[in-house]
Amino acid sequence: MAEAERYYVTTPIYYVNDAPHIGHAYTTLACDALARFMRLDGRSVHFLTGTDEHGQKVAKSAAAAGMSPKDFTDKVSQNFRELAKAMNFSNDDFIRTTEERHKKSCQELWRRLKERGEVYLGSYAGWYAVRDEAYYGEEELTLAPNGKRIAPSGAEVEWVEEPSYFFKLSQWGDKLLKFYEDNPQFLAPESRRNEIISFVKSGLRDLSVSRTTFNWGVPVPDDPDHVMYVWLDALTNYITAVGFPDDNAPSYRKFWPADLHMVGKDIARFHMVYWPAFLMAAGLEPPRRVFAHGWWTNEGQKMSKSLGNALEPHAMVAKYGLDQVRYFLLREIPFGNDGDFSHRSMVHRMNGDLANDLGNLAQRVLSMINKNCGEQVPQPGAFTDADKKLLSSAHGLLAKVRPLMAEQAFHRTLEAIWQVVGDGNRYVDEQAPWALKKTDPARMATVLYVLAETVRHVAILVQPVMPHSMAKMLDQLAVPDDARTFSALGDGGTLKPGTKLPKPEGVFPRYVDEAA
RNA sequence: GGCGCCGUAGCUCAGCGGUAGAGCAGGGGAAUCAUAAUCCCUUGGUCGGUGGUUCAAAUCCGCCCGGCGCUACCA
Repeated sequence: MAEAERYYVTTPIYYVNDAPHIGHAYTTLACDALARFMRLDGRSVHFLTGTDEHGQKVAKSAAAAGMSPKDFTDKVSQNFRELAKAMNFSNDDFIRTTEERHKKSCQELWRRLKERGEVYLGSYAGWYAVRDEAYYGEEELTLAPNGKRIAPSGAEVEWVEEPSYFFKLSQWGDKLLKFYEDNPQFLAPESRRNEIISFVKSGLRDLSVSRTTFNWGVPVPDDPDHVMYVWLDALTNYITAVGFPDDNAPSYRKFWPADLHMVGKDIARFHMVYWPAFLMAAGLEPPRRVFAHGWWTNEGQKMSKSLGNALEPHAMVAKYGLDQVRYFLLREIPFGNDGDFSHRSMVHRMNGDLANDLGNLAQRVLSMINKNCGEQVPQPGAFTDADKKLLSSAHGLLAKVRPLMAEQAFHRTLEAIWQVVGDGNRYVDEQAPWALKKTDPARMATVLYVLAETVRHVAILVQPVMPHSMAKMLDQLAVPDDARTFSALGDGGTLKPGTKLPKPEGVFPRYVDEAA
């Protein structure tokens, strides 16, 4: 009781070589909304993001730029910090795999695996594409006219044979299946479940976890010819960030196992199969849940380098507004599914849900208060059944939304809140405070008070998704900074009649397309 | 090929044994506090096809058609 319940949520670490696009922003946004929600709900939160900076491709890009890998990654990892800033992400830490703390952590994890006999030295042979940094199976290759073998990606491959350490993944199939069975919440969303389970059931092969063909990575302890291969290195960041290898560190004891690893569906397997296997093999606890979300398309088209149609977060924010973009991404599609971004649907959401429904509700209420109640919170009289009904729907929101957020159902959370926004608009029309103004000013004051309370609830609950806009809305209700958490919901922080209110200003402008 | 998912109103989806729902879009009306925003009413579907189980099927089973995902060491 004494200590707040903790919540540890992570994004994947992003590959520094990539230019940040909407996919990165989307993953981190989902985590940000969760982190903010949990903080407002009184939990002690650790929200981690960062960059993955090792690997052959990075070394090559650095060389091409005439820089050392270290200088190069210092520079490009900045892109992701800037993205976080531009999107108003509230991460508590930003980890880089080139940091000393991470090297120590990886090496200790390695030692534990080695000690337990989970890692052994063998050799790896196969068709390797340098450009892709990947091995391909014989059957995937095609023969080019010049006799070279070509990977599906179009990259040239060569036969490579190298010594490599292997992780005994083959021993972990049954234990993973049992783990999935005992922890049904671990694999999410449901649609990924079958895929992962059938993958594991089909039989696991040992996993090559070291490389000797390049050296830009974490050196394998006691065998400096090897560096650890991508996934072992990358995944370990999640424990590094909370203090591993010091398992007794207060932060480690507090935050591990993580409550949630948020990932894109392309890297589901690494997080849902390899990572829990690595951890269990090292005698550590697996995370509690991994959620693999879907991808966005742009106006119905898959985003690709060749089409040059990647959605660029900075440009979207500049065009539509930050909170509008945040809202759209979390409201438009059932979280977990793929979704399509289009100008049309974006404008539809920002004008319909934000400007017309919520923005206008706040504006009509605040402006009536401003004009008719002496620019201060009105003094309510006794509540009627209609008043109580609206208030109770606002008061009941948190209980409704908590379980939805616990399963990352952002769209349903917002839908539930907007239900109350709709109730509010209906109530205004039914009560017609503009008519009461002449016939029963005291009743008008009560109606406007009930509405202001409703707006207060909505604004507090929407903060995780649209922090700036809701701060503005709460400012206009003169809600003190210390009364904006979920503990102020219900009767915990009711508006005080007589409180001076500032002049209202629209929070969500309508988007109007320029006439052609 | 194997395993799995999906196909419900124009669009996005919910319903998953008791003879169809929501939001948006479309049509009509009311109101005028408000960012010409809001509110009410309303058109619209033989629930992909087909055979079966059942007193009763979008809802369970078989087959067919259509779409999609996974099938390992690229993030």
